[in-house]
Amino acid sequence: MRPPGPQARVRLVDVAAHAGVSMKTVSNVVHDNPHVSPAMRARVERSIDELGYRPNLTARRLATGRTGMLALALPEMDQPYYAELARHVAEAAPEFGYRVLMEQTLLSADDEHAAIGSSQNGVVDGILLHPVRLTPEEIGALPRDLPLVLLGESAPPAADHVMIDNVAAARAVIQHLVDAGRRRIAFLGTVVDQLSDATAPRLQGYHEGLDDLGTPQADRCVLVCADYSVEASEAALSRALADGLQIDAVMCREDRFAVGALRALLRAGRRVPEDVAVVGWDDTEPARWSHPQLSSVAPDKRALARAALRLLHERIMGYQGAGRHVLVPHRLVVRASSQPAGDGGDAVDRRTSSRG
Amino acid sequence: MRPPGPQARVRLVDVAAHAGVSMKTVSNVVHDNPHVSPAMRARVERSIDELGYRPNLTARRLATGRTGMLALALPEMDQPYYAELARHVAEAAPEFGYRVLMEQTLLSADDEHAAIGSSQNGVVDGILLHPVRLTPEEIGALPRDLPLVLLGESAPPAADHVMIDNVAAARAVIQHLVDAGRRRIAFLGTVVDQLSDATAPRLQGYHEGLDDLGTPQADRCVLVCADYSVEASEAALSRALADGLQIDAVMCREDRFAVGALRALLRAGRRVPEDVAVVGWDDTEPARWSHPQLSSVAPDKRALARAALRLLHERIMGYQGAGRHVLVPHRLVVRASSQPAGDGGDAVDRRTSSRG
DNA sequence: ATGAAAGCGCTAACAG
DNA sequence: CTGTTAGCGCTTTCAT
Repeated sequence: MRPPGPQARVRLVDVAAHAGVSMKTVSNVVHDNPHVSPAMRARVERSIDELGYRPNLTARRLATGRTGMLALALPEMDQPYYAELARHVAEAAPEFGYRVLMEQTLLSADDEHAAIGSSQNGVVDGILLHPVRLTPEEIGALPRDLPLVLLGESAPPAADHVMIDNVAAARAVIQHLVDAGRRRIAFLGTVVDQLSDATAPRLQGYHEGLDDLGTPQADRCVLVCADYSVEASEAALSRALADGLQIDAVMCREDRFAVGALRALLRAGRRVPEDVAVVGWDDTEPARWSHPQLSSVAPDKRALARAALRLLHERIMGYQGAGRHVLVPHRLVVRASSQPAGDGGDAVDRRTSSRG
Repeated sequence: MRPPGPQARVRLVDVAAHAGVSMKTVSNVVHDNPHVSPAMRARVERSIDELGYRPNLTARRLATGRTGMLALALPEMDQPYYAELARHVAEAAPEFGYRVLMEQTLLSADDEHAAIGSSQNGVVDGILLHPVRLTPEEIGALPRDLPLVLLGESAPPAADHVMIDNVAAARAVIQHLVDAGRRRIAFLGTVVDQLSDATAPRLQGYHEGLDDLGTPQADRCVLVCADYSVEASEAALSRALADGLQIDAVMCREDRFAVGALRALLRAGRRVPEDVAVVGWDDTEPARWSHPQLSSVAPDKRALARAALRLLHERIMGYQGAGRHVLVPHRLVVRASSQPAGDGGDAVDRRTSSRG
């Protein structure tokens, strides 16, 4: 079995011959260029229809040097946060005139490099990358004319970059919990084999928020997870509770960890939110599948996708200026898991805003 | 701002000049062809490195007629089932020599047509499509030389197609529930604005399973949801319970509906699994975030992805035979939500198998 | 307003 | 084993 020979596809020149005009005229019609008489246009369009002509995009690309595609390089497509981000990018990309090539990097430095490579051999016009292995130094060493926009927290100053204000969001979580009467708030969690990720600023916001309130170090607790799974999170909190940890709230690095926290608390016989409040991060849809439903920090993923696309489009169009760092809005969505005890009300949005 | 002029990129011919050899030799080196002396190879590779040459894939495509890409057209990237499928396809595609272009069709017939179109203008070599709006008739009317493989239930005999045996899986669910002592099992649910989807065979399996057991129609119940959301599912079951529906098990069309069922049962004061068992479908990861954790029909998504890629690759390589319909394995993963009352054991896999 | 022809960068058939 | 050359299908000056 071998690839079939080139299909006898209808080409531009065939349409031209059929319509009795030049290639240029057909091209003009295809591109809706002006300077084509209505009669001519009608004639050419009839030929196009009769012959079933479809322009060959590869040839067009070779001629124009643009592919109309961009790569979206994400660590794991099936993680709800990335899946939701992918949806928004896929939804908005056509508005900027692009198709989206998915590159899954699977937490591998090689795959992240490969994704960048595909942007360098003309497969795509630019790349949206959420790095977890590449360091800011490695990224900074990339050729500066490579159209690249970074998502996530790990970015050198020279590169374009979109994120939410993690520190502010973390502080808002603390404020919310304290307003709800919580006093001993744990952070769940940092991870042993730390990737370059968003934990640091969130933890920083946790401490800053507690600093403002004069909470002593003794009333703080940072729990470490073995990896980024629900199970690791559950294990970390379960162990701490078994060791006698006294808390009335858990602020989590991401929704998955919050789900683990719910499980650990359930097993330990603590009620949520009566005994312990839980807040997640990312506001992924499945986090609302839990019981009680999770409060969570909600990045405006739609805004994130559009901001990233805008920056990338500008780079592709030739913008060569300094790295731009855009903050998109976020909110804290309060649901049952962090209601004040006795308050069974519906979800309330606490806007904590910020725009960069 | 306008697109930058063509970058002064290093071309094959530049490498040839630099190395003092012909283009053909450079090409041979790039493609690891034999018939190149080691000395020659070394010299050319040095030039490639020094000049930083990267082959222009667009040009290669125009010359070879192959793009090395295929489209994965899925309704909604952020639905866990599709996100997980996308991950497996993205993971396996490189083994077949392809990159994956994501096409999100958003439950729109136009977008499904557009995805097929991109396969016809040379953007990709073939397409993996999960249709929900296109009818088997429309798909059957497509040119037969279009490399296309369908996912999901909606497929004309002429097209290649991969799925699990939904009827058998549904029967296995019934068998499991009956084995666990359940007698009044509801099906949740069909949907008002039915897409061409997998509900029909699952419902068929539900009835066949109950037929085998001699369960009278009076002890069956098919609940209708307003749409494919958790909320609609919860509403449908809540309403039925309020109307006095007596059941001890719910078999759900998909995990989302099962999550809605858990909520409805909780609100109605029924315990899961003690009073009512719940089984979902698709075994998506977030379904395990619920409490109790969901039992679910688990299609072998990895096998699904690979089978689909294999069929598509064969089509791209020129296979022109009749439509092939491949069944991939599935299992029923039993977790807490459908344990016999009093049995708190861990998850158990019931293999129900089948391979096509 | 329309036509002719020169590329875009690579591949592959054919010579040598 | 290596070099030459004619395309792949479209875009795009530059004449007309």
